[in-house]
Amino acid sequence: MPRAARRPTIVDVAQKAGVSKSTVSLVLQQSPLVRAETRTQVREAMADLGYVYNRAAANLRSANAGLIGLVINDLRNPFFAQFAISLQMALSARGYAAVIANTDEDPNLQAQVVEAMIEHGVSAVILSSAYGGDDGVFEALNRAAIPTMQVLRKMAGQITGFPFASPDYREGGRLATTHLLDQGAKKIAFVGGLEGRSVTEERLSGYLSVLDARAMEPLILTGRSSRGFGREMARKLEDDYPDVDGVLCFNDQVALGLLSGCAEIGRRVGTDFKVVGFDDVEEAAEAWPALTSVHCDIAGFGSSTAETVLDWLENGMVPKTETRTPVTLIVRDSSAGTN
Amino acid sequence: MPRAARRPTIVDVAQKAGVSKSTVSLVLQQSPLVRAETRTQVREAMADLGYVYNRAAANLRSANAGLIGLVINDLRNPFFAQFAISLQMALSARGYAAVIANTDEDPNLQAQVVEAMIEHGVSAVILSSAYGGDDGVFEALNRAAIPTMQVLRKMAGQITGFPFASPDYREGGRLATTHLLDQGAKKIAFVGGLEGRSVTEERLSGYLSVLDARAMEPLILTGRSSRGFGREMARKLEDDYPDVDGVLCFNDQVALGLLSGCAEIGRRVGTDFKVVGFDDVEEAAEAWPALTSVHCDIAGFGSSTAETVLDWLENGMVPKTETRTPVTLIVRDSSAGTN
DNA sequence: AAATTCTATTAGATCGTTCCAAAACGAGTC
DNA sequence: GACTCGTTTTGGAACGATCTAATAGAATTT
Repeated sequence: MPRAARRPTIVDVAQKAGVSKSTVSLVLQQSPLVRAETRTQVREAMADLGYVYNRAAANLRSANAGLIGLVINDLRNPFFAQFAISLQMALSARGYAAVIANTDEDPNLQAQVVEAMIEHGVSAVILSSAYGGDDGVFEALNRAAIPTMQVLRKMAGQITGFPFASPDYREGGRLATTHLLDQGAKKIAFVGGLEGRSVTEERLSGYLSVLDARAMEPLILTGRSSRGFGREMARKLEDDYPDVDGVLCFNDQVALGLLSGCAEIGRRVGTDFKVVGFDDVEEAAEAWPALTSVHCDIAGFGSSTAETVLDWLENGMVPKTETRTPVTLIVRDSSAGTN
Repeated sequence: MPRAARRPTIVDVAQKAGVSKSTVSLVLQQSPLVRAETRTQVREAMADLGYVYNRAAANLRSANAGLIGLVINDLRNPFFAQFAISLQMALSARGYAAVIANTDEDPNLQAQVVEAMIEHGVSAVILSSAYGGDDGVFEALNRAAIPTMQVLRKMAGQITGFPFASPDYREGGRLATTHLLDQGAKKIAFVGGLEGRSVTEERLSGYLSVLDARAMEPLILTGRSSRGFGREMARKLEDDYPDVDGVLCFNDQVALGLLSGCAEIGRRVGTDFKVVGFDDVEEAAEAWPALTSVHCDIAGFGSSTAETVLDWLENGMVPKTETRTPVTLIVRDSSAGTN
């Protein structure tokens, strides 16, 4: 009986093309050493046999597995999802595959998936870390000598000097607050976000710096960063803080929740009560009223992160310790409604 | 000078534990052949040396790489994203890692990423295919003898008999339409979705079967499946089809767009004009008014898909040719507003 | 005491690549 | 004809695990 057809190997290709396996290997690596004529012969043999490269074997001998690990604290959040997707696609375009894992903000799960990635021989890891937990993950990555890039969130205990990159949240907070003032807001609140986390603190610090400069009193209503929280705050603001006429939300989830909360209680947004979000998720433009938001170009950030990491791997270009990418404010009806 | 510390291998572990490398290998594979005492010795040696398993090496010899490929046509869509995430986490829980790729509905990109996954030696592929393109992807997977599961979307030209699974869209269409009738709707429209695609056709067919049974005239307004399309349709329905008092939307994106469109033109939703969505994305519950939607339990579907595939791999349990998982209707204010 | 069974361990081949050092080749130079 | 030289090509040793068949030792049966 016919045994299952074995996958062809470079030896089979070599035989068919009438060269040695070493030559085939050189062709695979696009080495300039091979004569053009030989190269095409080998390529034809590959096509004829339906040869597929076996990366596991290659990886055993050489370092580069062509696999990049991507660890994200909350992939359900469209902001992170968008980042992950554009990063993955950029990697793909340069011939790398991405192992992606969601940690759901759980440091133990994070330790586990990073361990798995190291086992799989990823060439680099891009990490938007869960808060909490020890530095075990960083130590493991360090021990395995795996280039690691921290993104979006800066960890407090970060002992190892892994490079970090994120959009310039602080500047975003400044832009948004300044805009609200320019639109005539007299009392501006900051709503949402979990206290003590780098992202919240940075956005908040931009907000505070602007108010400080004008000697205005801040109003900080941190808590969660969900749509539901935003919705709750709509009522709370109307009831407890009627003088607030401008709101900078921690992110678009909160802002969108706030918008629907306002719709619910019949409060008009855009003129007497202005709302600005953060992240500019796709939905912001389509909300009603359309949401003004700090655009972080997270898709661009994702692909540039991919480039940075691959340049590190392939060309030894070590990234800067800290990179902040520029943000812009997209003004829409929620803060500049037609009067 | 001290050369970079080489990663310890099973040989190092064996030496330290005073056994042969074969024994260490058996321990790694949790073989019951090893004496308990020996096992703990080996485990200790591993811990001492900081040994990490090298899957590339293992994969070279044995088949199972512990890697599963996940190919999704549109990861930006929260429905698919949710699916991918829960699938990945279920895989993770069973010790597998996921290589995830977004194809952006591009058949060529899809062919490319599947090729890359085969190179990486994935043990199985889960595919929500892009429409269009030839069957090359299926042929490649077939040739490489990689167990492949099609999900969520059924391809027309599917030559190879790969198993398929999705929520029971047709039943969902029936449930939603019946509910609208029960709520007193007299004229029900189906809005959104791209014609000719399996998902649209199935949802539509559930809708049509219910109307047919009562000899009612359908009104089908297919087009796109975006929020923007839903918003456009709010105006169109009011202007051109004023008698329509119930709408079944292709998905929640369309429904949510329709809701904001209605908010914009000041049309009340929930009593005289009832709207039902499809997919029950997280946001549906938090929209205003809260959106009635067909709940597909996509998270549950993701993890059960993971289980199915791993049972196939590990225990040889070949999945059924076609599986449809049950759906339920979640009734909220958009179709049952308090009068 | 020899033969049999069972348990626990092991040596050595093997997987499909890459890498190194060496070799083959042709062309030009002495 | 022997030599250097640059360009191509090649054999064979890695890489780090798994797998098969063999083996040593203890327990049981004959």
